[in-house]
Amino acid sequence: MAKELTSRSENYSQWYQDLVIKADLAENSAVRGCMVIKPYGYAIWEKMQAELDRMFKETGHVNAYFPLFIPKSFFSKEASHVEGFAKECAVVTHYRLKTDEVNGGVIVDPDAKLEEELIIRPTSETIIWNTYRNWIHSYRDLPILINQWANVVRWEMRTRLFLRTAEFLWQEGHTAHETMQEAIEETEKIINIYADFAENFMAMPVVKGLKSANERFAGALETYSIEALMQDGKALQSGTSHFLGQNFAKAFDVKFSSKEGKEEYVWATSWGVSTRLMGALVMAHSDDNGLVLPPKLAPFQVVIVPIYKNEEQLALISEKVKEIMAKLKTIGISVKYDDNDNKKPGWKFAEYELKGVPVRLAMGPRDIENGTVEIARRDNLTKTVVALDGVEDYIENLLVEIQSSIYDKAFEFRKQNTFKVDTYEEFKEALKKGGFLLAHWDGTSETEDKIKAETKATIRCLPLEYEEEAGVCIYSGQPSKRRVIFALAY
RNA sequence: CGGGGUAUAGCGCAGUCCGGCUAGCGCACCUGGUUUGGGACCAGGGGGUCGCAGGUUCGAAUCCUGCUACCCCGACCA
Repeated sequence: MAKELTSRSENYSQWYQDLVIKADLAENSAVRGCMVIKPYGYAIWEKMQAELDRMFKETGHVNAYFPLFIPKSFFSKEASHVEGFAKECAVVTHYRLKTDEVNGGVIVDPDAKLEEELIIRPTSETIIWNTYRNWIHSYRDLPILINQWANVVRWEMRTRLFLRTAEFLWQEGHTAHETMQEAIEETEKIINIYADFAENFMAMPVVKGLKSANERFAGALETYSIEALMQDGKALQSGTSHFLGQNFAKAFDVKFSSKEGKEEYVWATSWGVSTRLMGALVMAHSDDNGLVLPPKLAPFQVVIVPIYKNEEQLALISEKVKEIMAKLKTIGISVKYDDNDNKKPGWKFAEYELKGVPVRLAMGPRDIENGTVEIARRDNLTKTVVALDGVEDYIENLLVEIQSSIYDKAFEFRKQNTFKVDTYEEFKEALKKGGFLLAHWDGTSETEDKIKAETKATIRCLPLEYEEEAGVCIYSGQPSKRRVIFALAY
């Protein structure tokens, strides 16, 4: 980690990127704006994937895979969708290279120009709805509840590891329904799954809400999102679920015969979370010693470091360690034994703190003599010496305790950084400190645009849970029935 | 695309203003030894077209011209 940068410092973004690189999660690739996810980082992503995949399947979804390339013409079919994505598409124009006889090297073969350019998917609505047209004819074909795990490309101007990369990994769900009601229920079901995952696995409190018209997904009638607060006071949109109405069905002519024998357009939803969640996880919990991973997502939950002066001591320790490891494994706790002789214990302690391993055991000659082991927890950096007897139960409880304690800390942070503001002056003042600002808004895009232009703050969402409260818009003074969340956002 | 900055060993940097022996430091790496309860120490060693191209000069990392790449701050976005 950079020496002078801390988790709350001015240049938080620099600190964050340093941390991601030093903790061995990812690095910038040779391709502008893309990243290499390293094995340790990928292991966290795999954990996230596994849990989300399970949650989707438990709610009746199935996985499938659609093409990476989308014919350009597909994009022009849904007007607002094109507008939303046109500015950031990578386009394939040729299919062949040839050697450059003049200057050496290779050049694009001008004779290999494609008839129709292919867009590298920035999202898959278009190609999927083009496919659904052939799959759906009757109400008996519905619903279709499909998810795909894939990579997408959005040519962003400015990138940040995990938070905004030109290529990223995600899952995107695309469902088709008979009725509007059913589609809306699906949209809400998914946002609840996302919130559940964020809070119970990532230990990151989120606010579920509706996006304002300005912030809505290109082509959606309604966008639900989960919003989390990062340690520098900025908001991070961490997952979205869209009610698409009949927009894509109409654009791609997807109709079905209803029970009544009438021809009707299909109702749609789409939803996704991405490797951005990795960024959220890092930013939500890390401290100046490095990552703090919630036990449920840590690639390994426990690391054991032996401390020894000679081979005999190491042999004694290793024997005890093997017993502990066996016990931990039978109760489903993942554990790594680091008996690498090339690094000293102090180095290992620092290294695993940087990597956010929730629990660290240290065992040395003293412990062998006393029948004990030293247990250090990553979240609050405390150390305790406990008896070997029953240590697996102790650790099992400790992991549960750490998981909830990390959540509580993040929740408390959000609570301390959520403010009600009633005037525009208060609003601007509060914005300097960051956090979620609860304010009245007149509901118009004009007001939202002006506030954004003047302060850079945007409406993060209209929380699903709120109290009715008469008030006046902080900007226009027009009446308002409820508060919405404003914040500076990533 | 605007504003600012950087480019010298795998990584982080000094040297550039004011040109001068064989381009230096820390970390990492290799060898040997001593170490091991919070990022060990000693000794020795390897590794460089100084971003690229051209120019000035007896002599260029250093001065001049052009180019390229990357980073930060904005605009845009999950």
